[in-house]
Amino acid sequence: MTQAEAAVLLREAQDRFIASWGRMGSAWGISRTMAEVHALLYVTGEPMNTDEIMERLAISRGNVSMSVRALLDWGVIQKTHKRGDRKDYFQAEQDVWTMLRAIARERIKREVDPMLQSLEEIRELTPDTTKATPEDLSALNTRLDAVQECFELMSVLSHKFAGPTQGGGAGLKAAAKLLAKMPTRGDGGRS
Amino acid sequence: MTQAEAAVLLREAQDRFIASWGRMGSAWGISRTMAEVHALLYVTGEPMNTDEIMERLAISRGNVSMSVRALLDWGVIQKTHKRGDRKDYFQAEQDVWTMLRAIARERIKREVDPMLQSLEEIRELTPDTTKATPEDLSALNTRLDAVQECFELMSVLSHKFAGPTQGGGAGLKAAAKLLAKMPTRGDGGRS
DNA sequence: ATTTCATTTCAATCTTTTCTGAAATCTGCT
DNA sequence: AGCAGATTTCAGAAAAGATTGAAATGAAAT
Repeated sequence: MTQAEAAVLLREAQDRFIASWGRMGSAWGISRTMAEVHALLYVTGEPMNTDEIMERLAISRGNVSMSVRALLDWGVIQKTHKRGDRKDYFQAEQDVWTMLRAIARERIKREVDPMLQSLEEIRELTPDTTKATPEDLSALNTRLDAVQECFELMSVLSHKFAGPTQGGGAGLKAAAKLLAKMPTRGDGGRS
Repeated sequence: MTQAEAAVLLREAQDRFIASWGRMGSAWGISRTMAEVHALLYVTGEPMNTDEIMERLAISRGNVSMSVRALLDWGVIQKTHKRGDRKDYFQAEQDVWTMLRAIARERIKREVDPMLQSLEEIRELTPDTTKATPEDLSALNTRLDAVQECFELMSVLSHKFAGPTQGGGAGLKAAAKLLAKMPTRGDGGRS
């Protein structure tokens, strides 16, 4: 395989990965472009500057600026610099599990926690302390409680396994592998 | 508390829950309306027909039809009937964990599995069997492998804990609770 | 077979989200 | 301070996605 052939293949493979990652991102409520920028930085592994990203993904300067800002907020890329170059360079976190932890942490913070807060506010509307609570209201509370319990569990899990501290941080991968081996009623442990 | 007061409260609490659920759904790439229909059916617990849903959420007949169809596909609501009534009625799964399992299963099937397939196709593009593989290509393969390993683990977990069979089905809640109690390096088990 | 009511489909429309590009702002250098 | 990039911002444009409503299809009753 010549150098030139390898370069074409590399580019093709990267582009496909970027496209897949972008598609997946948009299915999960992340803008396609933001996911593509992330994929590009992850898959090349190299620090890249704004102009390089613009050119490679054929998007505008403003779009790169906003996407990169969001990725920094999510904590999945870092800003770096090169000697004698005034441009900012961006580099993706290279460990997949660290990356997933960051994503899980952010999503819980932005979506589960606000939902929990709403649930609490709703519960305040419909006190079940009074014995006289009508049937429908208490049935509502039962359902709300079930949802709340479940979301609280998620929030606890995310803090435990995806917390920003290095302490329990490594746990996500370990926990996943543990679960994969955990016996279930269905297969009697033969997985 | 009078009947009338209770009815107002009930309605208010339901509306708030519906709004929250809708907001959360749209953050996760599900249409807001579809999530609201689901929330309505869950929170009331009652089977409802198309006209009732239309009226309560102030949406069109066509929209209800499409949302309900999607929810049936996801497996989070069921179609039922009432004697002497030609209309279809819809009822939400009432167990939160069963509901979550259905959602997890569907999302893995629709988003993780296709990603895995893409990854395999990309790997076929860039064989690393030849010793002569240039540096960049083998670095790419290392990254692709890491992502693939991670997504495969997710897929396995989803089949194990969210599978459609009743066998291991109950496992999701149990697994989550187990994890919540699992000691981590961070807290030495004091959670 | 026909009528009646219910459901589905889909082109047109409306809404929301995303993207662009140029002006404004910032940053480090001389 | 003044200059030369580099970055951010944001109003308007474009694209994507959701919704409607009415016609087509389906399904039970007569």
